[in-house]
Amino acid sequence: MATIKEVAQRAGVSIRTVSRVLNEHPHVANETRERVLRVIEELDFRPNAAARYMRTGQSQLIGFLTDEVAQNVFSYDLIIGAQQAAWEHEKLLFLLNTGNDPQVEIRAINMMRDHQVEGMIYATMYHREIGHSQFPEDIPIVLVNCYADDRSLPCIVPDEVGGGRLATETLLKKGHRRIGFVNVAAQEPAPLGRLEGYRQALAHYGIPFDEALVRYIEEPFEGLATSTYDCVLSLLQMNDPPTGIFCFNDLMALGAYDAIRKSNLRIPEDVAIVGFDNVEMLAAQIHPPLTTIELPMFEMGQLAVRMLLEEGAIAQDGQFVQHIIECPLIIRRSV
Amino acid sequence: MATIKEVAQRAGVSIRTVSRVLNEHPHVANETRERVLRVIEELDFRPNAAARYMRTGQSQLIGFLTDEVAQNVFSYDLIIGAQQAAWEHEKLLFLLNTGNDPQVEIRAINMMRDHQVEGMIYATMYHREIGHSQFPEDIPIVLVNCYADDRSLPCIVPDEVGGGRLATETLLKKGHRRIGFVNVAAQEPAPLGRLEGYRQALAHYGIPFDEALVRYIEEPFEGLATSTYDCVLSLLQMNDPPTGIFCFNDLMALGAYDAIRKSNLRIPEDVAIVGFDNVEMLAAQIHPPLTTIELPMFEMGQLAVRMLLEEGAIAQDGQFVQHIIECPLIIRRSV
DNA sequence: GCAATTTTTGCCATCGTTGGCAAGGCCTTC
DNA sequence: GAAGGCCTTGCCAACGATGGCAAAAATTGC
Repeated sequence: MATIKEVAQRAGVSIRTVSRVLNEHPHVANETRERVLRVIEELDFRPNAAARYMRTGQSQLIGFLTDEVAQNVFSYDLIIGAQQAAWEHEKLLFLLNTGNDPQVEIRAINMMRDHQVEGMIYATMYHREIGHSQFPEDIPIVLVNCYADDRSLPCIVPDEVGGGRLATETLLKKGHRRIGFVNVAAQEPAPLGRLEGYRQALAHYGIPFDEALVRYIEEPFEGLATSTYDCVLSLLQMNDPPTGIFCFNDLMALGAYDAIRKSNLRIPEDVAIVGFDNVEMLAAQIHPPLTTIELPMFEMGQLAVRMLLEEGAIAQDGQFVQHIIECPLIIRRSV
Repeated sequence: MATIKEVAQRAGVSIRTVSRVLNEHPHVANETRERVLRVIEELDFRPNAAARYMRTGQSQLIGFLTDEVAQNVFSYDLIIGAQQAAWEHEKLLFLLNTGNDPQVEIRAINMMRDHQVEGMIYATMYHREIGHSQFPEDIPIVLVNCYADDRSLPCIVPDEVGGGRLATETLLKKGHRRIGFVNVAAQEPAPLGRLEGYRQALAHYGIPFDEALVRYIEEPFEGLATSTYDCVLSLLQMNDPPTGIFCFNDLMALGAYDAIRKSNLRIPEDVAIVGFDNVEMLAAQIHPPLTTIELPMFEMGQLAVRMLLEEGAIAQDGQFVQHIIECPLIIRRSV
């Protein structure tokens, strides 16, 4: 590829002048500028980003680390959201999946440092706590879907409690008073928070919390829909069965659908269902389409990059920012 | 961050010696090497990749362009496959989604050129033909899931015909003789190829091709499952209805499931179903789990990077390589 | 017409690294 | 003890761009 030197020679000016044209400095004669621009076009010249970085110290690069792939559909939205925001800032995004291997993670972070990224985003597939010590101190970091054990890093997490509350309220507003919650058993922010939201919504409507209506699916998550199927079946066989069920996620709602159909009940006439995640491929396609709470991954990805580049990831008072993102209700036809 | 100069000063040697240690040159006294390594550790020094590129011309960077996000689950596997292969070669991957906008595409390619990528991968979400002129000639390119209109670029595409044949054979082997095919209407490699595979399999078993058993869903794909639902319902209401149905993709198989259940038939006892894509979230979770043909996106992503870096993307005889990837059968319980 | 000012341009150092070349030191070997 | 060889090390020039500074050219004011 052509270099600035070749452009200068061909245009009959000095390298410095070409540089001035490139960077839109004032004090370049119109005629000269046009000649240089013509040569740039002719040679299809593009300034070398690495060389430019050498002088300016700006790499225009951002690193995006994810912990694991899993079967996670919304993770893709997260990445694309970040990528799009990076694009808007004319930055390029490195993608690196560590597979949750600490060794890989260390090397990955080092590689990003080698390439002088201006900031890094570390995203986990599930909302969880992580160690903070693994990150270099000289590079801005934003965590997504996770938070540092000592809260020393800025982060973006979904509002699990609000989402759980919204899901439950959606059922309550439709008149349901016996509401089941099929949760997962892990002691983590998502199941814990959504349960808390479920309780808050019930309390707000003056309905006593009934242990028997809350069920926990054990990991591993293989056959998650099937486990939920069994679970919902037993829920429907209670003396006083629920008429509305809040499922921890959309995949589990799929299992609930099967159980309800098996019981010869209709959705939403006999039993209403609310899911969580808004995995379009699932929620919008099953019959009837699933009303669910959206995990706004695209927006979280966008916000992560914007925090890095615009806000500097640090709040005014020196405190690290914790963005808690609202999870909106997506109304379809299962309620 | 520390530079090689600071390391040299602190270790009391010249920069050149530190460089030799970094690059594992011979002819460095053990004692010196150890002293240098100690200082490198102390200062947490890492060589600057941009500066290194300046001398060596090796950027260790690969660009990955995708055309659109869509609701495409397997696209993620493609990206992660490429990322993993890049990692194995100690390269970093730029991810850029163009949203199928030609203007964005041009700028994206330029940005990658600016950053001196050693090669680029261009992946489309659907198997299709693309123009070749948009790509720079001085950078190796590998196409994934698409091919250049003049076949001038190396590419990796799934074996649609083989997949269609395998799907149909799977039903034939189970004794089914009336086999429906719910296809999509587009004139593109995937529907065309899979139909060809369907015909080949029937022909191989000496079964005449029956127009009436092949249906076409029109785009747009919104409510794809629902359209398929109607379509399968009409298929089952024929005088001589099919006992096995091959669906163009897993999402459509979901609609087929609903139609079959609605008709009070059982899967697979009354009607067997084969899908395509192997979207785990769907295929493994619905009831009964779906037998399907896998689109091996992860492998295709890996292969793309390997072609770029290992094979140089050009075949021995100067012809460009076209890798046609076999799509394996994933046996579950719907057949 | 000349000084003062402004515009336009070019020279050179620099960013952090690697590679060519050469020099100095030490060890063989006869 | 001298010559030749290898081991070890350092100096300097590059890579492609930008920025400071100053020189050259053009413009202005009186």
